[in-house]
Amino acid sequence: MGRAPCCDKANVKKGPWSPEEDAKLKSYIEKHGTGGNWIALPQKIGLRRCGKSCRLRWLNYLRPNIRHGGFSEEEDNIICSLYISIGSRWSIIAAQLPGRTDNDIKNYWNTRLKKKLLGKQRKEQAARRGSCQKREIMRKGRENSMVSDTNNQNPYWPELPVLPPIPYLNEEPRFNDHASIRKLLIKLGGRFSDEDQPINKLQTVDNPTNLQFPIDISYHQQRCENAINMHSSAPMDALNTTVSPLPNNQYNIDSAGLALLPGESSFPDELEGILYDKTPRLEGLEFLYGDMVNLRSGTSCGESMGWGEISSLVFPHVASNYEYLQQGTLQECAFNDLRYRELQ
DNA sequence: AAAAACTTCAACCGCGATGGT
DNA sequence: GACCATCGCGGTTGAAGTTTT
Repeated sequence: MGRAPCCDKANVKKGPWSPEEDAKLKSYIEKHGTGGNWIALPQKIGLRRCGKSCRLRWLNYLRPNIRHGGFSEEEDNIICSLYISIGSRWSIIAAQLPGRTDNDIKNYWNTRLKKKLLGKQRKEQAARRGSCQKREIMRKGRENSMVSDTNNQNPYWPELPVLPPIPYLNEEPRFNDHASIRKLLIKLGGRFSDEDQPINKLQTVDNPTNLQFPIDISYHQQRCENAINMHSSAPMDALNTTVSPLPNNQYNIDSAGLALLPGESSFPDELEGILYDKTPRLEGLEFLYGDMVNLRSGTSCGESMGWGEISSLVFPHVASNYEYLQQGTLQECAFNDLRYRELQ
């Protein structure tokens, strides 16, 4: 048996909103507020709409100070940096961009930002191919002129190590490939403006909140590391071993004082497979996991990077601006802190 | 000029979380 | 603790608009 519908589907109008409906909804909410009950609201106004639809319409279009389109380079950078660290949690990302809605950002990401990034990726690939071809020509030239001395490497054109092929590189770019996007984003250090200027601090007329970005995640890093260090019987080093030292191959809720859920991720499966290796995560600190993969997953040193390395790569210009993180996430952190103290 | 292909984005859907009883 | 109603979120859809062939 399925879930009960939130409204009478047969008596509810769907599709685009008319100006009259907009006006009704807007004037009512401006006068009376939502009344804390979206489901009952359309009946009060006399709208043949689902409450959820009213809520969406208000939040995304009718409420004051909403901006549509015209995303700035700074906003692009913020979206990308946050996507790196927290994935597709659009509501949190939207909370960092005054006047933007999660739906708008989601659409913008899916339709433009991804393509913009992949356009850049294509450029880089082309450049790389170009330089490889150049190197190959030089190498052949050297071989012809240096046949007698095979051990003597040309100091000016050292042989580069052969890197394992990245699957998607040899194919037509896959525009829905979250993993490749994320890799590219990380490589770009969380910014991808055409000018490639480093972003230290965003202070614009249009940005009254004086956003600093990228966000400082060192605080969360320390918190998380402390939590694991202090509560787990396994030392940090052990967490980096290939075979998990933890019972049942999971972190234990009670031992860590942190709620841990196996197999969950804010990233899609394909991405999760790469980043998380299907290992559990700390609930409430999910935003760390994109970059904390190696803190706990068993990867070889060749594959893994420490927190500092990753955070410095992704967030090269750390700004202390913890308060801009979503309130809910902070509350979760605070709650976890509290639980930890209680357990001591 | 017309059809096909592609892009955009508003709106919908279903699920998990939350709060009240 | 179970149940129910509602909220809020992220993924998806499809109509409308735009570009390409």
